[in-house]
Amino acid sequence: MKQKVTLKQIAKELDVSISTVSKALKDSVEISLDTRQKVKAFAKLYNYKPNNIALSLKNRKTKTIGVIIPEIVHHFFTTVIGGVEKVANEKGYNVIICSSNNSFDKEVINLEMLASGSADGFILSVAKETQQKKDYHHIEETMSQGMPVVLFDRIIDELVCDKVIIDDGKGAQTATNHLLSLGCKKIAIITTVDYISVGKLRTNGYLRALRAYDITAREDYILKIEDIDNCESEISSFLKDKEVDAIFAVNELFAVTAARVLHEQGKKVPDDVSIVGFTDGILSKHFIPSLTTISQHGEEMGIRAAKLLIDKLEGEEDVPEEYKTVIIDTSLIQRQSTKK
Amino acid sequence: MKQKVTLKQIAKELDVSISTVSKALKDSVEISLDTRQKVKAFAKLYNYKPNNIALSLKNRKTKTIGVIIPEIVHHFFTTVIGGVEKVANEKGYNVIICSSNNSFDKEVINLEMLASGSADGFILSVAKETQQKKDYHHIEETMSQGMPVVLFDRIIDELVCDKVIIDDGKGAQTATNHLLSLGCKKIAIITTVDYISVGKLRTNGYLRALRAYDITAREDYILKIEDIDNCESEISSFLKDKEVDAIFAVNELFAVTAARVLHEQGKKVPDDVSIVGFTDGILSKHFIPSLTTISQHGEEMGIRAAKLLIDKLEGEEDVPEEYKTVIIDTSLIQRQSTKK
DNA sequence: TAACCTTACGAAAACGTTTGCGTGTGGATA
DNA sequence: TATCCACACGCAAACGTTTTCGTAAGGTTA
Repeated sequence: MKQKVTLKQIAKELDVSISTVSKALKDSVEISLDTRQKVKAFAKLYNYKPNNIALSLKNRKTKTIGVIIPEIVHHFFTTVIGGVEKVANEKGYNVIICSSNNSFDKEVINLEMLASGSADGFILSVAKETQQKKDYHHIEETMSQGMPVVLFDRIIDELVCDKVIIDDGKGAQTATNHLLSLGCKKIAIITTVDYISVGKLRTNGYLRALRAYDITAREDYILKIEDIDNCESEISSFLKDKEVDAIFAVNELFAVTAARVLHEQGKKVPDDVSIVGFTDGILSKHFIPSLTTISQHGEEMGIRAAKLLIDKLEGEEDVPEEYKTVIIDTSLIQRQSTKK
Repeated sequence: MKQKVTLKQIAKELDVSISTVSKALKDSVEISLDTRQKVKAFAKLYNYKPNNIALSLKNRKTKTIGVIIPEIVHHFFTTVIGGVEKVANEKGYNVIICSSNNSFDKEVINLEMLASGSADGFILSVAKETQQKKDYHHIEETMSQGMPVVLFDRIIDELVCDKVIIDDGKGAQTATNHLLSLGCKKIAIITTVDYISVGKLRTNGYLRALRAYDITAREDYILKIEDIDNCESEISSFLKDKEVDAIFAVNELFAVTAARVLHEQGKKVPDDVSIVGFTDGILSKHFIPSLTTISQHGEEMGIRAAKLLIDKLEGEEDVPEEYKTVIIDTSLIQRQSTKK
């Protein structure tokens, strides 16, 4: 178990100074060709790799991007990460990922840990708990220390920074309009409680779409779910004996659960009830019937977020701060869960 | 945009030495109570946080675990990460995740990057390409530099290190046995090409189970898929006009795709054909009918892997090396895709 | 031969910590 | 008054780099 070899060791072995070794490896003209070759051969033999930690300390930058997401077991977020990695790798950045598990405390810990030396900037989607508590001091602090932050998807309006979002309201409107255009009249929505920003926005989009069609929204057609993991029973009793002809679900899980409940209640999708979901994940694609849904283009979000961040990281220091909010277009993916 | 505050700055402001500040913050008795309080108050005010990079350099350990997985958009792997994070957090370690995207080159790059300063040890499941190329020099090198590696799921037999696996063969046998015990006689298998270690092992388990039942395996009941992303057409023509009464699929995607194909071919699951999958992911749970499957207990794998790694990291230096292979039990989760 | 220029290398500082040890100050003791 | 001991603090090294600057040796020029 030989330890990693350092410049110092090479220098000692070759009986030259550390600086000579460093320069030789960088092909500096200061060093004679002879010495250069000798050093390089030796370094190769012993498989010398510069120590990143030392470099980071010296350069005061790490060339890595920290990504913090609410849950790692979530298809949408992983596609975003895919996008981030794509551009990060192109630009020579590494990506490290941490999950907050939707816990405020873990979000704070992870951010502080990464902020204290491991990453130059952050791409983050805040935890559910953080949105609920409305406590953003950790993010503000990170920014005030000069580390750029790009928020995506679950963003925070009050925070002044770059953001990448979709137009949740518009997406929801598109979804609802699609149902309306199919002739559906009794359209229910299964959504989250209001403190989840994207849930609320999508609910509003649904309401707007109905209004534009001169349909009065009905309270009993709106289900707001708090405990996502146990949504089945709630959805089941919500749908029980309800004469709806369409459902708009603000996420994939609600959509498939609704489909399953309907199936159990003996109703057919899309013949009796049409369903439109949100987020184009594996479930929507593989379900039978496959689900019509609103795609958020997660990868594109990741790409844009990474670009914004790297621009900030590599931008001039003294340029007046300017923050952008990029809005990614959603699109309706028509599949089998809505009738033609 | 005030910069991060360092010991040096605090020292300067308070007109004491750096060491005094450092000691004061650690409540050293060497420092007078008065000074300690003053320093701490100041540090708090300016929100001092020790620089991890500097600490890592000094201590020559980072207290972080590197996890490298083939794909991040994969439910099984994310559950493993969940397990790793659980024990890592308990023990004061951080977890950073990189994905190799099933690319050998990216695996090498990520490993080298993390190995050169960012992590103390690794938990890794190798890329498809790596299994194909049989080139493990990067992993061997990492280990020879004194950094422990724990392999999981897609492991490499030739490598001498800790491993956490399931008994893929046994799991497959259990799956097949279950079908046999239901009275199925014509059991097809949809599996991967042989160079994917787990695919091969599962195929072998299937064959063993048949043999134990004195059923001769039929070549035309075995489908080996190379291009996972386009499996639908292959599965479709494989199943076309085939009189099977059961299918064992070595992963979730194959299982649902088979179900979808059968559905299109007018066959009912489980009435006409029973299906057993492998990996208990979202798809299996939410599909209609929900899928009987072999659970790999990803979280448990992560937990065990993290424990093995941390044991090595915190163990005595001069203890003779000893490597364990932990085999996690799989279990059959009975759902609706196999008839009673 | 004195002055100068190249060439080839080394010393040292810096990044931010921690920590063993040295030391000045003041009070208590003999 | 000389000695000793706590006490409270500072110095400096170390971790592994990079890079600026200084400098010795040798050769060239006048």
